[in-house]
Amino acid sequence: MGSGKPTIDDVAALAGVARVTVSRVLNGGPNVSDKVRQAVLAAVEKLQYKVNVQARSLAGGKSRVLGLIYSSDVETEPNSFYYSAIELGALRACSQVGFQLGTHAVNQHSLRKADLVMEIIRSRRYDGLILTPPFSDDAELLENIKAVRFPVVAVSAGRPAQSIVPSVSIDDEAAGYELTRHLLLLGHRRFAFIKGLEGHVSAEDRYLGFVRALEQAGIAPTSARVERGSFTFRSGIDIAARILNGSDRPTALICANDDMAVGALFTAHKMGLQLPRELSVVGFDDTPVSEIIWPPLTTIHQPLKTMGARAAEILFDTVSGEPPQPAEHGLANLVPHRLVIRESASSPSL
Amino acid sequence: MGSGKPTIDDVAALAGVARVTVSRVLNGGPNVSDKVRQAVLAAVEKLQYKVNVQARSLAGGKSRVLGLIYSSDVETEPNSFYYSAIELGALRACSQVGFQLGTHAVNQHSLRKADLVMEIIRSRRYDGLILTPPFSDDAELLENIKAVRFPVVAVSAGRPAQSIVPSVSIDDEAAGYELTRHLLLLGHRRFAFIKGLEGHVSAEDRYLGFVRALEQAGIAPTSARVERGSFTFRSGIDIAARILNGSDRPTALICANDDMAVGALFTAHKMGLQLPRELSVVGFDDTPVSEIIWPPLTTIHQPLKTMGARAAEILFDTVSGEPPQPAEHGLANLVPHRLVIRESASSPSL
DNA sequence: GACGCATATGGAAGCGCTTCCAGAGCGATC
DNA sequence: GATCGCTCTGGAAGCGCTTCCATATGCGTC
Repeated sequence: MGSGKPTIDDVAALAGVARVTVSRVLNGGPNVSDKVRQAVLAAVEKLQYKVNVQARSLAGGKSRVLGLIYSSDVETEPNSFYYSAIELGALRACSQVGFQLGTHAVNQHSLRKADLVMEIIRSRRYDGLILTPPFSDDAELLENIKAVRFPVVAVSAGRPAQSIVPSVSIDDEAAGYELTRHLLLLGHRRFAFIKGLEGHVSAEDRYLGFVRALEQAGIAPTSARVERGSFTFRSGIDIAARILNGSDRPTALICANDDMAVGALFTAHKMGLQLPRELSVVGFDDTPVSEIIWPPLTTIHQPLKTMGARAAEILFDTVSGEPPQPAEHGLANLVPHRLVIRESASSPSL
Repeated sequence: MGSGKPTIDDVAALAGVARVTVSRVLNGGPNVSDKVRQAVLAAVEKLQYKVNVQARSLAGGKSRVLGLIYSSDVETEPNSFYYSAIELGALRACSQVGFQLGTHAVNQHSLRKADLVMEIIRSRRYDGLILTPPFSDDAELLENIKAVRFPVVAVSAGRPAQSIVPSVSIDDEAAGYELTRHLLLLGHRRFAFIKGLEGHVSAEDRYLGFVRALEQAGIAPTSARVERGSFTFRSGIDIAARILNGSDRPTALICANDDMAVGALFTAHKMGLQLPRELSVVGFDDTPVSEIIWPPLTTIHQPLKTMGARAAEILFDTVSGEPPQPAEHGLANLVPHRLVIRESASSPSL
């Protein structure tokens, strides 16, 4: 001692207590008299002591690190805001309680993607894992994780996944319904819908809400042109071109996420359409681009940061041995979404 | 053994060698016969053994974790792509060599921001730190870090910072020159320039390049309207409004980053200007928005991912005790930038 | 006054790995 | 054939912490 970083023993010596006692104070353990606690704290302060996290991890059997799994895909990278926001939220929650966050990009097209995730779990680096789409919708993977009793929470998972592991999401069906309703009230009758990649159940739920709104308004859902994109800006451009060049052009176009909506806007601009008079376009997510674009995008705001934070918090509880969520029910944490009305949707020109 | 995760001792036992030998094989140590190496590897494979990283960290005195410091500022958050890209690059480099990456958002307006960074260093959680602007330009902080001999690399640091610690950046002055040159060749003569926040030296260098190009073309730099923004979309909107509403409107507007350029585009749209005929706007960074926006933005591409990866690699070398960069000189790693010509800049209407 | 039962403190044993140092084997050198 | 120096291998110590268990003290109960 003396030289190098101070250790717990230095603190114990200075405070005149045993090492265990220092440990107890540091970890908020019970049965420590106030006098001793003060002495220890004073010693910690004086020595500028910092626990050695690796030693703590080794001894305690917990790493105090959470992992975030997201899909790495060159294609979707512009879409990265979606993941960044979740990450930022989780990161903040983590640093508040002294946890770290490790992020892992996993290629979703890899045949071994589920194995890769299981390997991350086996590495024992993390106390818990936050899964984002499409991993959060992979029922088989989820079951595997559940089988080894590893703490996990699925973000934006669809209904089926929600019944397997704890999750945090918005009510995508309701959001899709509200968005469509808004368009309906604006006077639209001819719709087109660009879905996202298959397997993203929550995005699919948005379509379900769309269908419900249409039916309720007495419009046959089959009258709407429905295509499937890949969540990317480019796919939005291409599909919008197909849709808008066709006969009987719709007056309103709903996209399963903002990036595709922005792509659609791009195509519309290229075609020289007057926006939003000749075409209303709406998106989903409320990523930063939506208010930057011209015209600013009407969309559904998803509180991604909050969702990331909630996910981390659920994990903290699980890790520290809290009673697992009140069974079946509390398993799915719903956070509120919000319809954000901007200028990309208006009444159709008659 | 038997139950629980296999440890290095289990592997040693199965391979019929000592624990040290296994350690040597795992870490690529010297002096291991081929026969023994094979036996160990086979045992590792059979047992599905994974090293326990916390034990390794504790014993080895190295955490094998790199830290990335970025500025958290509610204002600049839409700008987060800039940081995300650097992070992604660093992350990939890290996972290739079995390192982890921890990210830390530090409020740049906090009075204790330098202290906060020093505290992160003292936590001993990281083997090295990657600093992004504006931290990478904080000479005092850099000197402090250098004084405790902690491995660090500054990303996008300005000239002064580059002489203190290893850094990776593009040649911002040259980039600013090229961009201006492009506009000049297009026929522009009346310019405006929106700078970024003070203290971001590299962004300031872009302006210096602009001045040099103007002088070379025989145009007085003082003839250009110069304002200072804060890198945000909103500041781009506001400042562009001031500039474009003034008399003697410029035909070309150069912005120190893409977000402000996009803001300027937004204002121009609002004013009903024909783009790019009536106004050319160029940005800097080539973030994803620049190709999404209408009209697509002419800008300077910064290889952010590469820069993040390079930064991590420099740290790997430093951490594993490689000879520190060949003195003064190699300290600054320059990576190539690229002028990306899209449609937001054209010849001015005469 | 002996007993029980909380509350407070400490001793010792490890967590799973790496590093330091010692030793064994063996061909080359004089 | 003794000495050197090389390559390969292992024993032991210990990184800095937490956990388990034992012990000491105080106080109410019969």
